[in-house]
Order: sequence, then structure tokens, then C-alpha cells
Amino acid sequence: MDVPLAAERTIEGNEQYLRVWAQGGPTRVEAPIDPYCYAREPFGHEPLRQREVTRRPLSTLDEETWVRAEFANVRELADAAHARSEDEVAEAHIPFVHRVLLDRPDYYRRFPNGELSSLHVDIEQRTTGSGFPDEDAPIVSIAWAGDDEAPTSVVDPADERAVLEAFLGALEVHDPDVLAGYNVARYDLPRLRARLQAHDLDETPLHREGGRIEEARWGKGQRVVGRLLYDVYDKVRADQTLIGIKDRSLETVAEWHGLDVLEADVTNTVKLAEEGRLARYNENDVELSRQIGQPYLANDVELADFYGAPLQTIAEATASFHARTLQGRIFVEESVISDGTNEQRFPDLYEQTGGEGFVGGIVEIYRRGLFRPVTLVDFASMYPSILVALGAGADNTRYEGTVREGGFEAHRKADTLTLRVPDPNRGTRHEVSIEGRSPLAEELGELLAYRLELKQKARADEGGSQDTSRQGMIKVILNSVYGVMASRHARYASLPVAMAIVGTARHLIQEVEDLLGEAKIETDTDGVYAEGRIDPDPIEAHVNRVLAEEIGAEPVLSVDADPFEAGWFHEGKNYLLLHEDGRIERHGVAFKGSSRAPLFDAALDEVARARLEDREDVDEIASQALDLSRYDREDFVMRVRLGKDPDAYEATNHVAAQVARAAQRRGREVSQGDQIPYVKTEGGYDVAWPGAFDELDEDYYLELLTKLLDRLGIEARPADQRSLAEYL
DNA sequence: TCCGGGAGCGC
DNA sequence: AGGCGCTCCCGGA
Repeated sequence: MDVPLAAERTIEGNEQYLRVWAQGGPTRVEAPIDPYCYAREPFGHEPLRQREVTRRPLSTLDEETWVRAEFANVRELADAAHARSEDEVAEAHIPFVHRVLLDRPDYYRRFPNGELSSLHVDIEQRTTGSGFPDEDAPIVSIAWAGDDEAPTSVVDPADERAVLEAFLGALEVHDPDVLAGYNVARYDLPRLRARLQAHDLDETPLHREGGRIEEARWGKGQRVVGRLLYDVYDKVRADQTLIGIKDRSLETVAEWHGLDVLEADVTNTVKLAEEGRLARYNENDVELSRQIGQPYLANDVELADFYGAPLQTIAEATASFHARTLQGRIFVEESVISDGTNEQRFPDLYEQTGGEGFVGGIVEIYRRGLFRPVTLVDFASMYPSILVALGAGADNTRYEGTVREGGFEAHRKADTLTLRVPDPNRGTRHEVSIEGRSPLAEELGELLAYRLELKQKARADEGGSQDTSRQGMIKVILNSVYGVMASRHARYASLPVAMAIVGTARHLIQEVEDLLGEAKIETDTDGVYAEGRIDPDPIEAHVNRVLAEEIGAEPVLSVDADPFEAGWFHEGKNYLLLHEDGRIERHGVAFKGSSRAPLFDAALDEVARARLEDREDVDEIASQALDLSRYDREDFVMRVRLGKDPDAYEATNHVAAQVARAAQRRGREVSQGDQIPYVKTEGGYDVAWPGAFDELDEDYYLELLTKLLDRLGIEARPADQRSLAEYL
């Protein structure tokens, strides 16, 4: 790894320093730049120095005179900026470690960490059959695994001190850069520290000499300075490709990936230890966490190398990091300064239509039911490709106001491309102008080309695991830039860029629809499902012609065609697909969901196949699926995630609120973010405790299945039902 | 029957 | 502190 593990800012005396962690220890260096911001009027005596400069504020992109003020340290900068009103200062909100990353893109590369070492860890506390252990429960077992090493564990329910000392010893031997685990930031690390303290043992090996452990922000548990604490659970939670999975526990995610899961009842670790099974179980968990976490870590290392950023910065970054960094570096080069968030620059747009800044992609269903075969005609990386085609970036794209209603229009005059983008929600058109080509477009263009190269290598089976990580890294960047451009809180972003992208996308997908004519079935943003087999080449040629000749943009779009054996189309975004290899894919909340009871999935599995294969006996299969006696008790368990704390619900009788209250009645503490398993009983919603299964609401579950069958065009005929109580 | 809050999905 | 579009479920008017 050619970048450091971590960097933080420190002030000593009155001087600004950076403390950079690499190769096992910290280096303190004088900050390579003085912290600075811009102001419309000069400050008093607070800055070290200040001078008038010409800059282009993001709100107009026109040249203006601003005062650039440099300070001894970030504290003095913050104090001076806070004394001014928000619209009189610019660039005062940038964290200093990031400021250096923008102004000196290669600075952190002076501190390469070299090869990265990691240690995965998992602890087990003492339990005797009564649920989750509290903070005082002794640690009876710890398992760990270094890189390419088989997991090791130490188990001793009778001697906690020995267990802890063995692990501290392993930490000192491995001295890992990365301390990783599943929920390590909220569970393993805090509990380890509490138990080390109880035994009066020194916790330094956890964070290295010169480091420390502190509370992380946003309720993310703890963070470590000195090593990188890498919580695989956080990565899994943020992973959008796992949507539809029932929960994100280690076991469920491992099964999802097809890993070998060793199951055990951890509510009684004492018994597990007596049976001699605790060590293997503990080691299995570490192994699973390592296998799940490895690709995320590899992606983050690639990103860190790409940006020249400390690994910890990347590991803790949100989606906005990419646009912020790419666009922020361009701002420095192009003399652009950020004078506010999107919302501050476009208050009217964010206040209208319920706070939606602009209109999104086209979603429309034209025909419903079964089609055999079908083809998805879609654009590859549509939004980033359009950004590249238009040459748009926050640094060269202006909002010119609204013009009278009409269709999408584009015209080029000399170096400036002007778009008129229809906004059906507001019954108007937005005019957006793009001057020249933004370096952001050139940069994303290179990433798109590089990704294509990596994909081709993978298709030819020449790619290695680093190529896979690089491809994943590029995908993360490409997917996040557009979203951040429209984010109301973003300071290095531009709502008009998002408008230009979506407006062009809506126009181009309509061109594709027109070419497909009667064959089109359903459209969603960047793709159209159509009946029959479709050749994408003439479509790609057409849309690129439109781009080049009608719009005056670069013809860089590529159009793919994915063939399917069959498709069942229910509503926009809600459909079933039969792959040519026999796999069935479900889309949309009508057909899948983490909240759904497993009997819903089981019934759909059978009926969907019969439907897609157009079998004669689909009605019979459907009526069998309605026989509730075929299902086990856990098949009736649904789940809901609390979007708010229990008493914060405005709709006090919303399912989530009712389930939360039921959980509280049963003595469980619940809060925002919790996912609670529940069932529907004769008496209402209840948590899935054993007694609840004795009074399941049969009509409710039958109705659930009947509605599902209805979506598949099947008139359900429930067979005679025995009472659930007879067989559950 | 209609409307909205809320969850969860698609892209 | 990435975006908007859409369906489904439920309860209240």
C-alpha cells in the first residue's frame, strides 16, 4: 500500500501539525499548508496573512474578488469563520486532513505503509442459556486469524485473565495494522476493554504505543488511533448489492455467500465449552468474518491508493467522499470556491414539490403479464457516461433559470452547450449551460475506459483478484458521483449537473423506447424490457448519433442487450425474470423483501417457476402453496426495521410502532435501527416469542398469499384448512 | 374509498 | 448526512 494507514491533525503550541501513521508507528510533521478559508471582507488581526485574490464562487462561477486568509491552526480558522455570517465566508468547513488531500494530492504518498497486515478477531462471553451477555460477563474464548493464517483460539471458562493475556500476546506478535471483526467497533472492542480493565491489564496493544481509543461519531461504536479498526458489519450494512437479504447477521450473510457456517447455540457458551465445541465455533466465526470482509478491505486499499488518501479516511468515508475529492481538487486548479451547499444555492428548488430538487428517471410499465422471451436493452453506466458525454462538472455548469414548457432541447454555441430540461413535476423547463469540458468529465471518462478494460480482461479470464478490486473501486466512484451532485447538503456539488444528466437520460431512453416500438414492456431509468430478441448495436449507433448531432455531445454511450427466457411483469420496478440457465430473479417489493415471511418466499418460488415456464398446472401448484399446514413455525415470522425510536412515530399504529410496543411489553429494549422479528396473531402484532405461535392469525397469512397469487394473475382457491393449532 | 406515513425496494 | 420513483401495507377520516 503506497499510502499511510491514517492521518490526524494536531495542534502543539500554536502550530498546526499532522500525525501520520505508517509502517507501525506515528510521524509528526509540520502541516504542509497553513489552514485557510475565503471571506468577502478582510478579517482583523486573526489570520497569519491575508490577501485579495480572484476566485469563482460556485453559486455564479463568475470571477470575483475574495480575501484568502491563512491561519496558524484550524482552531483559529474556525473561531474567525464562526464570527462571520455563513454567506460571507467560503471553504471554511473542510476538515484539515481532507484539505491537504485536495491541495496536495500526493502529499500522503510520502508516508507509504508498505504491505498491510490484519488480524481478525471474535470474542465469546460467558452465557448460561439466558440470552445476550452484559458488560460484566467474563470473556471465555477469543479467536483470531492473521493474514493467510488458520484461525487460532484460546478457550478457558475458568480463567479469563489467561484468555485475555493470550490475546494480548497474539496482538503484540502480529502487531497488525488492521484490527477487523464483525461488529468489532460496537461489541468486541468495547467488551474487551471493559474486561481488560476489570483485570487491570494494559490495553496499549489494542491501539499501539502512541495511539488511543475513542468514541466514533454517528453511533458507530469506537475507533482506534494507531491501528485501523475495521468493522465488517458496517461494510455489510452499507452494501447495496445485499438488498432483499432477511437480515445482516454474520450467519445469514455467510450463507448468502455460500460459505460453510458452523451453527451453535451461543446463548450457552459454558455448555458449548464443556462439550468442547466452543473453540471450533469461535474460529469459524473469525474465518467467516475474514472471508466476508476481505473484498471490502481490498476495495478500500485500492481506493486509498487511487486517491493517495490514508486508508482510514477511505474506510470511514461516506458516498460523498468521491465527488468531494474529485471535484474539490478541480476547484483548487480552476480557482473555484464553494460558497454554500446545494440547498443554500438553490433554496427555491429544494422547497418545491415536497423538497425534491429535480425530476428523476423515467419509470413506466406499458404491458403486463407473461412474455417469452424478453430482452433488457440498457445503457452501461448511464449517468456517469452522460456526464462524460456532456463534459459537465460543478466547475463549468450553470443554472440559467426556467423557460416555458416544452420538450428536451439542446444547442451548442461556440464552446457552450445549453440544455433545456423538462420538469413535469413543476410544469416548466430548466435551462442549464455547460461551458467547455470539465476535468471531472475527463477523469470519469478515463475511469470508465479503465473499467471496460478490466471487464474485458475478466471476460477473457485473465483478470486477477486485484483487477476485481480495481473494478469494484471504480464502480463505487462512478455510482456515487451523480447522487452527490444533487445532495442538498453537498458543498462541492451542483444540482444543475444532476439536472443535465437526468434530462439527457430521459431523452435518450425515450429514443430507445421509440426504436423498440410495440415490443417495449417496461422502462426504468436506463433500461427498457422488450419482448423478443433484440440486437443492441443499431440502438447504440442511434443514441450516439443523437448525442453527437442533435445534442452536440461526445458519442460515448454503450448499449447492452441481456436476453432472458421469460419475464412476468406486474408493475413498474416489480417483475420476475427467468434466466436462460433456469435461475429466477425477483424484482421489487411486490415480490421480495427483508420484511417478508419465509412462507411468502417459499410459495413464490414454486408458483413463479410454473408461471414463467407457462405450465398448465400453475393453478394446482398455487392452491398447494395456500395450504398453511405445509409450513414450519419460523416460516410465519416477518421482520421490520425501526426507522425511528418507538415513541417518535407520528403514525402510532404503524406496524413498526406496534411491533416496537409489543417488544417493550415482552421486556425487550428497542431503538431506532433495530430489526425485530414478529408475527400476526389473533390479538394483533406480537414479537416472535414461542407463545405467539399458538394463536397465529390464519386469515392474515392466507390473505398475504392470496394477494401474492393475485399479482401472478392467479385466482386463488384455498383448499379446506385444518386449524393451525393442529400441526404447529 | 381515499389519503398519508412508513418501509423497502429499483436504478 | 448520495438522488428520485414506485408499490405495498396499514390505519384513520
